[in-house]
Amino acid sequence: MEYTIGEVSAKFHLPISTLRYYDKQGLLLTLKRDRSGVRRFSEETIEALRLIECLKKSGMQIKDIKEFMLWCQEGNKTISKRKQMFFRQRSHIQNEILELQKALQLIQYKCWYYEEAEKDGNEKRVKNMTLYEMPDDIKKIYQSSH
Amino acid sequence: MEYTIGEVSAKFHLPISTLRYYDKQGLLLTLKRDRSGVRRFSEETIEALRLIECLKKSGMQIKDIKEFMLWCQEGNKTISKRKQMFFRQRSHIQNEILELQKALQLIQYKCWYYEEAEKDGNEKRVKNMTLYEMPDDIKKIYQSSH
DNA sequence: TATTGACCTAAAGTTAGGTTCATGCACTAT
DNA sequence: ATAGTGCATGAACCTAACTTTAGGTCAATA
Repeated sequence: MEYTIGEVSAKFHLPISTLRYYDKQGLLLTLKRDRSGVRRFSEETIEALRLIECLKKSGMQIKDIKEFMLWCQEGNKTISKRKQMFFRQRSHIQNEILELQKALQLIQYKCWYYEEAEKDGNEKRVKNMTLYEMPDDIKKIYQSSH
Repeated sequence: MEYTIGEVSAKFHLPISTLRYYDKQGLLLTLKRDRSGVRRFSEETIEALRLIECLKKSGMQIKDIKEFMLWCQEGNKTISKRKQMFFRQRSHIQNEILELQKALQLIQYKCWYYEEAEKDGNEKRVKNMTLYEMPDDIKKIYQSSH
């Protein structure tokens, strides 16, 4: 099964311009063209695209994804590099999730806080509380100092 | 307790230039200066900064954080807006976490895959598997089509 | 045959979120 | 007094990741 750029754009909810941009940046090394230069996306290229989406989500930059795609072409001698890359990326994403969960706690507190405030029609702020008030246990979790 | 910009920079691991940038963008509405124009960060402003960090992490843009900071100044009449904002941001961050967990599954599979490949010294790719091979159950989880 | 729609390109433009630069002021230590 | 340190400013610069623009090809349809 092969797809045109328009079909892939619809399938992945990615603008056509983005797909062309990825191609130009060297992310789609397996992408073929027909005799008149029109891009034909194979299963393999679709698969690559899925992986690209995942790596982007995990915070990887285009230039590093490109490097990985080159390694894939180079065969067995780059296996260890590729492994290391995925291990790094795993740590990275796991840490991201933890950070988001910390942020979520503060946001959840604020959701509760404003729900109360809305019920009461005002923020009855406790003495010594600041305008951007948050309780100490949340402050502790969400520390930017060290 | 009050802090200079340098102290806050150290405390939050943020460059001084970034703090000045936030101030310029109108994120630090409670920030005061001394007679010679030097910024003095109060507890309240530090608190604001913690909240800013959290909102940034949750994917909010500077201009929207600015809007929120203005609402905080405006008092009770903006409570409902602020509540809605945090509810939106909560959904957003919860969804982000889910997406990251999906990406993590693929990355974890790849970690396993390359660990095997490294042991064997090569990728013994299954028939009909592509260069960017991933098993169907992972593909299913990590769908970009709908 | 003419038009339409989907594709192509290179190059310029855009946006967010900073960072760097050149210059100057105020305080402290030598 | 002078040198150093930390602060201030506006303006220019930077980077990543796209997006837009202007112009062109090509195959199928009215």
